[in-house]
Amino acid sequence: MANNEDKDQFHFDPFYYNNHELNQSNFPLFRMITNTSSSSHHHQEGFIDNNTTSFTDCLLHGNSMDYNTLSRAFDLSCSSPEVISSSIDENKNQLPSSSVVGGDSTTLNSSVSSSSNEADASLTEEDSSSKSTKKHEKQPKGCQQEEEEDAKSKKENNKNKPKKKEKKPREPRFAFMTKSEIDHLEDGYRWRKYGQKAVKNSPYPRSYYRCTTQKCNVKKRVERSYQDPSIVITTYEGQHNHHCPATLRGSAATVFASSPSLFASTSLIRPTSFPQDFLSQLLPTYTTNNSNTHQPLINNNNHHQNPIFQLNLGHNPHYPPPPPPSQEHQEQHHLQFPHDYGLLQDLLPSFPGKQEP
DNA sequence: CGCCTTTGACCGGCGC
DNA sequence: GCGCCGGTCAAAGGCG
Repeated sequence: MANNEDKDQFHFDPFYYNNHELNQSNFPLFRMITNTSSSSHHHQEGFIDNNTTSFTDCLLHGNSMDYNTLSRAFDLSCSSPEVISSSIDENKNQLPSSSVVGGDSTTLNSSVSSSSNEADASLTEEDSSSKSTKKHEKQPKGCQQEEEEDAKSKKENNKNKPKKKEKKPREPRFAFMTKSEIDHLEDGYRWRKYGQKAVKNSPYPRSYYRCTTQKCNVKKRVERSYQDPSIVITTYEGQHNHHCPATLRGSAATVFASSPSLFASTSLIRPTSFPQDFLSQLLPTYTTNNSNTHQPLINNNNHHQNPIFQLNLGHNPHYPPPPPPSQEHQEQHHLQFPHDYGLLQDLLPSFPGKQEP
């Protein structure tokens, strides 16, 4: 599937990256940060290229680039959905220059994460409508009136639409990798598996999950890296329009619920705190608890108190990066925590460019 | 009984 | 136009 690979390179599919570039580091601006001392890891290379002048470097090394600069660099607007929408296509072209996560290149342990911006969340309705149309075509029986009417109008809409011109929009995607023995990491939300597919060039299947909450069309895909089966790649698509369900056991969200004080520092900025807020707080827990089996995912370093960086290129200023996998099995996980790049400064006081006083 | 997973079929996009 | 592939659907079955 060389063609798809080529295509994905430009679409910046994290899966592609994971599966094919893990050890190669030939993607100039998106590199895997690996743990050279990690016992079980074969990745011995992939540190940030010091010669690379990139967003990454700015993040990692705290170069003088402020948030606005970053925003401009990615042609982002944080206020206008229209701009967001339009910026997506533009950004698509820019994608290869736009994502990296990591910390200090000299001390960071295994961590990879990526984000993929493929569509505007505002187009979600259209997306789902086309799906429902398809659904109803397939299954004419048992449909409720509402839905039928819906389907009707949507069908007509589809008829009037030029099919080829308008590509099916996709939700912003957000991917990250974790080192875990379990595929489906508990993240506080309830998911229903709706499909599983074999992945080409990989012995491991890809699972498709959908948030079970009504009207929440967030999806996620979970697959293992075939290059390193211990790595689970989770890709979130869309944005939760609801709070984390309260039925959490031993999950990060539970920790959140039980220790709201953890949020005290960061939630000042974003009252609607998302898990990455407290993840940065929780990180030490994650990393120290599994010291027997794994190296810490991310080391603290001289530059950042908490060098968890995640770029979300979804271009949705309100797009909450997915909640992190919770740690029912935390001793087995190496976490890569997602962050909206636009939220980096908000979420992480230690984020370079927003120096904590 | 409700919720979930499994799994084969189907669909659309894309490259050739 | 054809075939490949990713993504989704939905029936069937399992489980608590």
